[in-house]
Formats: sequence, structure tokens, C-alpha cells
Amino acid sequence: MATVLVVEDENHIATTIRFNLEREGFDVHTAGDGEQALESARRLQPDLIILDLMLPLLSGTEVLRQIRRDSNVPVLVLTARTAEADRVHGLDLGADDYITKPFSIAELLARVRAHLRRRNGAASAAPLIITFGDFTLDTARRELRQASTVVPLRPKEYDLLAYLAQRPGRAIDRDQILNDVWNYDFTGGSRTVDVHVRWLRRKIEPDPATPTHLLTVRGAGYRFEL
Amino acid sequence: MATVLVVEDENHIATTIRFNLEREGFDVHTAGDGEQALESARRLQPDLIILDLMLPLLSGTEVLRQIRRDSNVPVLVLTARTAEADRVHGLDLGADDYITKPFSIAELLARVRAHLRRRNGAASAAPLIITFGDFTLDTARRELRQASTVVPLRPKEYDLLAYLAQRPGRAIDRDQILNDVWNYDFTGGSRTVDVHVRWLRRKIEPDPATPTHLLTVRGAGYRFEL
DNA sequence: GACCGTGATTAACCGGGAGTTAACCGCGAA
DNA sequence: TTCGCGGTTAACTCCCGGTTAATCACGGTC
Repeated sequence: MATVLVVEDENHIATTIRFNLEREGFDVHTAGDGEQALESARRLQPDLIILDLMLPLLSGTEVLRQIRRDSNVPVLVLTARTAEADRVHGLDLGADDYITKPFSIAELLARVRAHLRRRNGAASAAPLIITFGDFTLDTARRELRQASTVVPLRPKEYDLLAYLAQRPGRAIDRDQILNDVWNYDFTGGSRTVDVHVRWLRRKIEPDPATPTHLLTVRGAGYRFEL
Repeated sequence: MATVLVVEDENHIATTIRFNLEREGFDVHTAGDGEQALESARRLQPDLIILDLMLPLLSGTEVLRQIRRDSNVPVLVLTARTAEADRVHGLDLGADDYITKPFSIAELLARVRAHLRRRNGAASAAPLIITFGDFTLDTARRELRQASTVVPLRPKEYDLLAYLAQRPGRAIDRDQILNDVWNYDFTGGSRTVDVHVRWLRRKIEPDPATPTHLLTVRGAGYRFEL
């Protein structure tokens, strides 16, 4: 599988990213400052680099510049929530993509996969359309239809449904869901998931009291069935 | 897919172009000076060349002249914002097209596609005319008509509308829109997009308060529907 | 089967944030 | 200089989503 180098000084973010990438089967290495980053990049020749711009010893922008001197490895920049200025700035420097903190793990993984896929020339993207019951989830439009009428979904509702619908038949616990769908720095209680599940059920279950798609697995979270 | 050679010494511009072309599926190679450019052009036999006129070692015009000695590959010239003189000059030399900096990515991509399409003789052009509701967007004339009367659009309004109308049914976020429609060196806030959307709505929506074509996708940008 | 603890559902509340809107203003062209 | 374009700002609105608490359902124990 592909090798990914994560350059991030904030330890909890680094481990969160590492954990999730490894769960996806990537070979993950980390560096905590700019010097290490350059050394690791040279030694490992990773297939993709995730780079925080805010770094000790050597700034992220400087690291990026030096990497770009002799490699065109895809670099995905993490930048603190900020003025739009940085947006262009990141790409200007030679980054291939950027994500502003705080981000959701789901989005980070999607982008990592997208870049590696592009690299391999492989075409198979995530499925654009998922159907279940008489519903159709259109990820391009970002909308849910029921027999050609649109079911209005709030942003979080859509995110949650898309996440679960892409993992049908698997029981996923609340912490996992929070970890993947919510921003990485979300520190709320897991009851939040319950509430969103309820809201979704009101919209996609004929009888929300006896769900057929969004099932609760007692003691283990929720499971989506097509 | 087609192979494109980008000859550009300013690194951030080169990577921006590369990033966007690769996102479209092109096989992109870059050269940073005139010598490299000639070498790469000879070796790669690209299907199209994007050539900055301002180059170290060997001027762009000289590169172009030498390329033209034994190839009629389409060459798209990038030239700094300047007087008309250079334009004619560029075309005289055998360039097939030119774009003045700063340019928008959307325009660059459109021109690249146009040249490659012409080359292939393939018919699958981007549709010249897009109709929605009782509107007609004529991309050749660069004008919008409503039942045979012309709707006056400001330049940016047209650019934005054309961009969205060519991607109907897809939710596109503000950053993406800024990246594609605005000039590559634009560093403003994304509220700018909102304002232009509003201006467009006043012109193409019967009731701007309840849009039917230019829909907002909360948390994810905007979406155009035919 | 009654009891109790834990986990899940449900409804209501409320603060913050995203989008809309109008007005302002600098810049470049006519 | 005037005018139009387009980017900025700020006020306002309303939706969103996280929280809380009460209620309900399930499962184990006696």
C-alpha cells in the first residue's frame, strides 16, 4: 500500500490522522518539525505528504519549497482556519491541495484517496449515486430524492447519511462516527449522534419507531441497511 | 489522455496550472527554462504546449521559433499583462493562442480543451449554447438571451454563470469557484462569490428570493440547475 | 414476574454561524 | 471627470446543530 508522511507538531492531531490512515491500510510515518520533515521526505520517498504549515524549527512553507526543489510528490497542506489569503497562497507554493482546520477525517481521507488515485491513473471514484428503498442519494448534487421528489436535508444530516450509506451493513459505534463525520476537534458528547440519527429517521423511515434503514445496534452504535 | 507541456519559470504559477490540468485528467510535464523546454518538447512530443514568453536561458519567442521549425503542435502563449504589440507578435511567431496574465484557470482550461478538440477533429465540444428555463446562454457570442431579448451581463457575471451552467447539478463550494473563475492571483474573501450570485439571481430568477436555477447548498456552496 | 441500571429516544431550547442584502468605495476606462 | 465594474463591509435573518432533560426500552438479577 501507499506510504504517507504526516508532518504535524500538535501531537493529538498527528495521532488522530495516523490512526485513521492506518485503519485505511496506509503505511504512515510522522514528523514533528520542519527538519525531521525534510529528512523523512528524503529518506522515505512517500507517495503523499500531509503538511501542517505551522511548524517549529522550519516553517511549513519553507519545507514545501525545499521538497518541491526535487520532487513533485502530492502535498496536502493543513492550514489553520484563516483568511482566504492562505488559500491561494498554499497552492501558489506548490501544494496540490489544502484543508483548513478544523477538518473532518472523512474529508481528509477522501482527498488523500483522490490524490493517490489520480496518481495511479485509476479512474474508480467513490460511487456518485447510492439507492436504498425508494430513495436515491446523489453525492454530486448533495441531495436525497424519494421517487423524484427532493427530501430536504441539513448539512450535517447529509454528511451523516452519506457516511453511513457508504458503509452499509456495518455496525459503527458513536465514537467512530463522531471521529469520522464531525470535525477532529469536536469535544461534545456522543448523544449528539443520536439526535442526528433521529432527525434522519424522521425523513427516511416510513415509521421512525421501527426503522428499516437506520438501525440501532444496542451497545454498539448504528448500522445502515440498503 | 492528452499530454501537455507547461513551460513556466515562476514556480507557483507552474504548479497551479499543473494542479488544475491534472485534475482534468491531463498528463502534465513542466519545464522551467528555455533549454529544458526544447529538450522536453522534443522528447515528449506533447499534444499541446503552454509557453510563458518570459523565460531564463532562452526567451519564449526563441523557443517558439525553434519548436515551429519541426512541429505544428498547438502552442498557447502566456504573456504578462501588456500592450497589444506583444499579442500580434506572439501570433506572428506561430503561437496558436495567447492569454495575458493574470488569467483565470477556467479560461485557461477552456482554451486548452478547445485546441485539443480542434486537433482531434472530435465533435464532442463543450456545448456552445446552453438553455435553461426560457434563457439561452450563447458562449460564442458571450451573451445571455431571454426569449430573443438580450440580458445585459457584466463580465464577471457572465464568467460565473457560464462556469456554473457548464456544470449543472453539481454542488460546488466557494473556494472551488474562486479558484476556477477568478484570476489565479486573487486573494479576496469568498463573500465575493455570494455577491455575484446575488447579482446573477436578480437577472435570471423570476423571484430572486426563491431561486430555481442558482440554488444555494448550505454548507457546500452553490448549485446550478437547468 | 418485579425491580433496577444502563442505553436509546424524543422534544424543546438557544447560541452561533452561514447566507442574504444593501450600501460604500477604489479603480480603470471612456 | 464620469461611469460602470467588482470587491469589501456590516447589519440582519434564520437555519443549524449541540445541549439538556425527561421518558422509554432493553437486559440482567433476584
